[in-house]
Amino acid sequence: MTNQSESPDATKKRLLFAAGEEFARVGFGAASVRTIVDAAGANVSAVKYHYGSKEDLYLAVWEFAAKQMVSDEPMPRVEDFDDPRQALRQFIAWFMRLVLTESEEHPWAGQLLAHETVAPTPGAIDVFVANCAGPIKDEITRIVKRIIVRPTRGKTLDDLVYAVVALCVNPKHSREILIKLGHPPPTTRAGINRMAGVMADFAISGLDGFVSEEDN
Amino acid sequence: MTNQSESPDATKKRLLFAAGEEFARVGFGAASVRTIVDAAGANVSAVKYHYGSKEDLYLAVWEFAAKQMVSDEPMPRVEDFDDPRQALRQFIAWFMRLVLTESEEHPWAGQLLAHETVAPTPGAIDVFVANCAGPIKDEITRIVKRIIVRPTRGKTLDDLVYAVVALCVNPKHSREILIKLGHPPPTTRAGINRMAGVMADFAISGLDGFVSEEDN
DNA sequence: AAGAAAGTGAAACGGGCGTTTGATCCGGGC
DNA sequence: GCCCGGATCAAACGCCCGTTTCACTTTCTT
Repeated sequence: MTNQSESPDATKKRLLFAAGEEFARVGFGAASVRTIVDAAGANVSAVKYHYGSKEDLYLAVWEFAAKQMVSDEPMPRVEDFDDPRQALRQFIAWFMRLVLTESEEHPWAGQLLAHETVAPTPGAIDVFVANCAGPIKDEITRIVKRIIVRPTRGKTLDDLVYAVVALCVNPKHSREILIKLGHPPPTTRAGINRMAGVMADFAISGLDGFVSEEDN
Repeated sequence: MTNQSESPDATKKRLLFAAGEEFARVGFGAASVRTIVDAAGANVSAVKYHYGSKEDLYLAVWEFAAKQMVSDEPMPRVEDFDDPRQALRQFIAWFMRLVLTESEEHPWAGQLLAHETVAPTPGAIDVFVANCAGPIKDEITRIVKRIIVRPTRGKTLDDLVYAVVALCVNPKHSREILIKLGHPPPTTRAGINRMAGVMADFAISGLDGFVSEEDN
């Protein structure tokens, strides 16, 4: 099963990581199987042998990235906080670290996400929504509900939830443009936490405007 | 100059519009010249003849879209309002209409923008930043400065500006995911204006939290 | 009427793509 | 010693890509 002094499935793992890097860099459609296998030091046929096809390899990368995203650092839960505003603060910091951090632990998750958001791949978007986007949206909804207390109409509530999401993910999605505008998004943990603090202040003040008024 | 009972440059225009549709749908890299010329009822060689290359055609589409974006409806200026909060409200509504509206007037500008944001094309991003992103950022900066009055440190000010931008553009960038989550972004003028109202309330309250405190 | 110019069209170019094939290498079980 | 099966490899397959060529038609000029 093993081969020439390497651990079992070594090629398979190298393929997965090289694929993650390339898919994150240019997206599924523009990524080339040959570029990936070259980076992995493998042969083109290794993709078929270990994963079946380019698309199956992409799904494997997504599965791996999604698993890392949730296991790396647990998602803050509103139940663990006395103050829902503090919960939101912690959640935003967690979310922005998740999206922006470019570490060895999850180097491509955020960028994969950005590509999939704008140009979804039929198979992968469902995996992503079920494992990442859905749970995150649900938790933010719970937090926002506790902050604004008064029940608002469904549309407005959803708008506010997605407003919070927008604050967290846009620095990643708009990365190249922010760089061109001279304001590159942070990538270090300290920088991300600083920006997350500003976003949390902004979001908390923003939601406070909805506390005791208009159910419209 | 004209050809077989058609107005001059008819093929050139049909090419431009078909290209705009296709580039907006799948992005520059994934778009196919043959798909475009088929939709335009033209020959592959027409791209070279009228525009030079696929990339030049893309730039022509961008130039056209950018021109439409600014000429279609003038950008609200903070100088035209007594209350900077009212200026922000109008600006957000204008910006979200610009990004989200799918009309005959500017059918692809928003989607082109989304693709270029996540996966920039070397030539086009500079055109876009100079003609669209830059002016919009500058105007929002002016408005935000008037609202928060007290001078904040540069980083925080930029963060707040981009927070406002995030609220406006994220519904477009995350469109497919929002649909999967059961909250498709609005496309009609009325729906956009409603959502823009919520975002404006959120942003104004959010910025008000920065009015009389922390220059940090 | 003749010719230049503008525009169109079919076909092919070279190249990269994802995928497939069939041969080869190698460790472990009989 | 032999062979089986996991793993790897070079080579080629058919396809689509953006681009190019060149013959052709149409229109305007003189």
